[in-house]
Amino acid sequence: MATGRNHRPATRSRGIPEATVARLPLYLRALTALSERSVPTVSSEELATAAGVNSAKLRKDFSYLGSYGTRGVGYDVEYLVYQISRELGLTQDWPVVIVGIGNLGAALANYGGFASRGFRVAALIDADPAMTGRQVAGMGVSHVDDLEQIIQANGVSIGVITTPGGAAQQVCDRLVAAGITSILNFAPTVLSVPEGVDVRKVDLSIELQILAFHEQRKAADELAAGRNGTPRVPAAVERRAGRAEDGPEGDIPAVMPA
Amino acid sequence: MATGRNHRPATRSRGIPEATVARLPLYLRALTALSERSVPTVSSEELATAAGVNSAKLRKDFSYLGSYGTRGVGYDVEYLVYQISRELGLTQDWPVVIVGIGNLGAALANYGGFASRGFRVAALIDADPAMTGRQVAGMGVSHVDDLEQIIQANGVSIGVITTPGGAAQQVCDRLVAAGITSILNFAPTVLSVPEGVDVRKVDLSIELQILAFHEQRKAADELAAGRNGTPRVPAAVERRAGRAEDGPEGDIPAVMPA
DNA sequence: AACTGTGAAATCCTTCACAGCT
DNA sequence: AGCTGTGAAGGATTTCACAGTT
Repeated sequence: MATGRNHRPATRSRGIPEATVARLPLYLRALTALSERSVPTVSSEELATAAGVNSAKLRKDFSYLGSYGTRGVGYDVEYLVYQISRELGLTQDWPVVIVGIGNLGAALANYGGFASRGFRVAALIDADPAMTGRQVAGMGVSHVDDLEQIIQANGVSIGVITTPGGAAQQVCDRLVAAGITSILNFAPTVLSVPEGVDVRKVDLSIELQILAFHEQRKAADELAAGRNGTPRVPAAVERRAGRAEDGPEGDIPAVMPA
Repeated sequence: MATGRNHRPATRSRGIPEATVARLPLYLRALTALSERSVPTVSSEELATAAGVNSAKLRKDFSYLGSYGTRGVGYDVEYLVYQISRELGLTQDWPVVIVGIGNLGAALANYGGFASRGFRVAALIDADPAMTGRQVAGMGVSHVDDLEQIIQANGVSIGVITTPGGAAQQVCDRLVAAGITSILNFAPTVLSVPEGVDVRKVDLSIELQILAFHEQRKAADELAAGRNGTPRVPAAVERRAGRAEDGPEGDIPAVMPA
């Protein structure tokens, strides 16, 4: 898939690494904050700190976009805001639909930062007739029967799925059939989509489980270290350590699904 | 950092790769579904499909946990559920607090999948006195003044921040001072925390921006390909292509370093 | 003097492909 | 015969460190 070899010096190289793309929004946010404070230029070091990364990484990232900095000086804030916005496709507006107007769907509909960057909620869609027509975030909820028509009429290419897990694949299939090519999935389901459709997944429960893993490891390390190391670990670990033990190995448990 | 060389067959190697940890919850979810259907064993191929990864990756991931499969047969579903649960620390229960009971905080509080896997909402906390005492998801909202006391009393070590961006760092500092060592941050803010505290970030706006990047690239590729390629790209790209143009190269945009 | 842009090295992650067990 | 477990190869990402520019 990589474009063989890129002769052109920079300025328009195809194929920005995915890891870099995922950080561009962070840089953009930090830059926007600087812009609002009318800061004219910023060094890679300062910007990196604001974005929560290290400066070598930031410079490498920017090098994929082109040479937008000035040696000895830094980056022009407004200019960079524009370049990154353009690279991310935020100079155009992106209508999105939210399917599944439960607690989460409604919360997202109300979420302000949504509209801020070129994203516009074109419609809220739900399968429940009792929901249809109700006002959420100042907007009428449409019935899922009209899904295809809404997408076509508004030229929507991004869909957000906030249905229960059981409905997600079905909704996904309809979205894709209707022309959607990017999906943000909040349902706890692995969606299968045809080639050419992007799916990103946001899953609260997965994030918590990852945190739990590290949390547990901290407690275990603390125990193993015989509590004689640096006393930098906060109180919770200490309190928790007792419960963390579970029989380190051995007997097969009474595992319970439900 | 790698433990030199691991003699022990497996069973307890330190240092599971982060990428693997991030996938364990996916495997666990797929396994739980199999378990509910009383499927006794599963091959790496089947499980990988259900989890949305490829089988080599899955086998490699499991190899970090130990040798839990049977050659020629596959994995015992119940046994694997237990092993992964244990590895993730889900055999104990994790009280969490949610700070910031706006739309999103309330939605999370109501979210069912929360409680399912050992996570228990110990308290909902908000700074707004008007919110205090109100019932959300069958639970009283506490005032942020009591944050420290609540955390100590319940042995909470995981905090979820759903405040507006402006309040997030402040809340984070208090959580950390009170003993929290893992934070799930929904606020659009880069949190700074002392060493030993884990932060994971969930950001709707960032996810959408990443999708927009790819969406834009699809449209651009479509144009560049002179629309003679395979006609597999859905209608939205076509519709969108006109707007996606922005001056492909060449002229420097209106926005310029002052 | 300050700071960017980038090859090269180091590290991390994925995929291949097959030996080894059941 | 079927499937796991894993070295080794291949990619991708991060970090280093410094040449080059203002």
